[in-house]
Amino acid sequence: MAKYKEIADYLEREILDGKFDKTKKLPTEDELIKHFEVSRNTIRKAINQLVNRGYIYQVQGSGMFLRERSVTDYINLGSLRGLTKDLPSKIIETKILALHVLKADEVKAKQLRCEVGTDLYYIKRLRIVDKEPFSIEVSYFRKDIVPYLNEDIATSSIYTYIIEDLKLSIGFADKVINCDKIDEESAGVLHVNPLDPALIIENTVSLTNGTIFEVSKSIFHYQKAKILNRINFK
Amino acid sequence: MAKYKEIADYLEREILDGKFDKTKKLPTEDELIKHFEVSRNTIRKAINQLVNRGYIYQVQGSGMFLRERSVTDYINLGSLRGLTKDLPSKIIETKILALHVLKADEVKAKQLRCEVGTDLYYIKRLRIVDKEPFSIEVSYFRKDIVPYLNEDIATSSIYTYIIEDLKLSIGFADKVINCDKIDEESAGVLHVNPLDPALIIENTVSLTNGTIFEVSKSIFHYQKAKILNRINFK
DNA sequence: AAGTGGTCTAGACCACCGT
DNA sequence: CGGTGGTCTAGACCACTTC
Repeated sequence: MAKYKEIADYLEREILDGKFDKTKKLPTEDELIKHFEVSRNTIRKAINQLVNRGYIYQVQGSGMFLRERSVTDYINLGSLRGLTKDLPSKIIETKILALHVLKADEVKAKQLRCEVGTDLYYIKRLRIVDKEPFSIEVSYFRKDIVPYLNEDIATSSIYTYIIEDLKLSIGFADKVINCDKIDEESAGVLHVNPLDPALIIENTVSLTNGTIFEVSKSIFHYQKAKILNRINFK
Repeated sequence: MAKYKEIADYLEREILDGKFDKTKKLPTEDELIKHFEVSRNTIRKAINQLVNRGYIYQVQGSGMFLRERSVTDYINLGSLRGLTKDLPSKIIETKILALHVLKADEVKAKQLRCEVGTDLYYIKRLRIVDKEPFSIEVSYFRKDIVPYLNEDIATSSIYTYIIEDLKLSIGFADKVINCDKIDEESAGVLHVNPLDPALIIENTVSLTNGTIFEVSKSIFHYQKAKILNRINFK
């Protein structure tokens, strides 16, 4: 891994461990340069990661400060980490409702920018948080890119498998968020009343080379799910 | 303005004007370096802005490519641009439902990290898109930071005023998204039925020095509003 | 092998904050 | 004024894609 990423991950760990909580201030760039023995650019790239991840903000002439930590448990839009890391204080369970291979119809082919008839993994999962139904996730993966999936993988973390075992590198994603009245079937699964609200995220994920390999749709329990997005301007 | 930002804005304009639509590919770094007569780092910083704004992606060894343009009109989470720029094909109108100064109570003081009793501008606005009610926005601004506001400013763009006239620089924001059954009053204003869903964004905005100067809550028409978030991993 | 983006270094000068 | 972050340059070498 690149130096700047290692430094960023190291500092992220320290931030999460509360190392800078007393002062709410990070060491200066010069101090970090000396500590890690790298050039200023490398330190600044590492810091940039932390800024983009929403941990800190920089004030010219003054220093680098911790952003307020969000106390409640939120779904983090900008990470690949998954529910387990987003909701660390909760018990997360996953139940596979369906997992099989099917052929892309016209709609899916268009969404995935692939040919009609391409093999896709179809996966439907129920996510359970603290023993209560939390969300329903329906995903389609291109089988030519993700050649094998099973219940074990889908129960733990598909993304960990894709990144660490298949060595694929994920580049970017489009997320569309909206809300609507829930459909009857989902209402039953999530234990809400028909026509209650549902928070919906539609997700299109690409590899670094631009190939779309997954589209998914998640339906969240409207009282249990909150999404947090931390934004930087500059 | 910094060189890299000027270059980024210039290239953004070219992208939006469709200059690279045929090839879906940007010039190489070397070409940009020669064209703008700057160092490689400066070009790379400019390009990084475009990546973060969701316009392009980079492929090592290959080049820089346009991301698919989203056809439909979405609210862009990661920008300060406001509805007018997010929904360029629509007619946007704003109706001021309330605008006055009040004192921060305990709840607002805590949200804004200020003293109880601090003067705040309270603004309630109805946003109308293509002649139909779209969202209700309730905002609180710290009056010691935004000392003056009126109906004209609140009708056009508060952020343009804050940035260009007050010369304040906005640093970062926390956005919490959820959905819920709409309250009765808002249902009437947005022309939906009571207990219909509502998409809600709560927003906490800070200056570059970390001071929170605004908190707001927007309630969107559940059938009309879709939020788009473009994410990069790396 | 040539082309193109990714990482890293070393050094200079500027802009802003706080004392 | 000293400390700290922001911008910019010039150059080197690496990693991946494409042919």
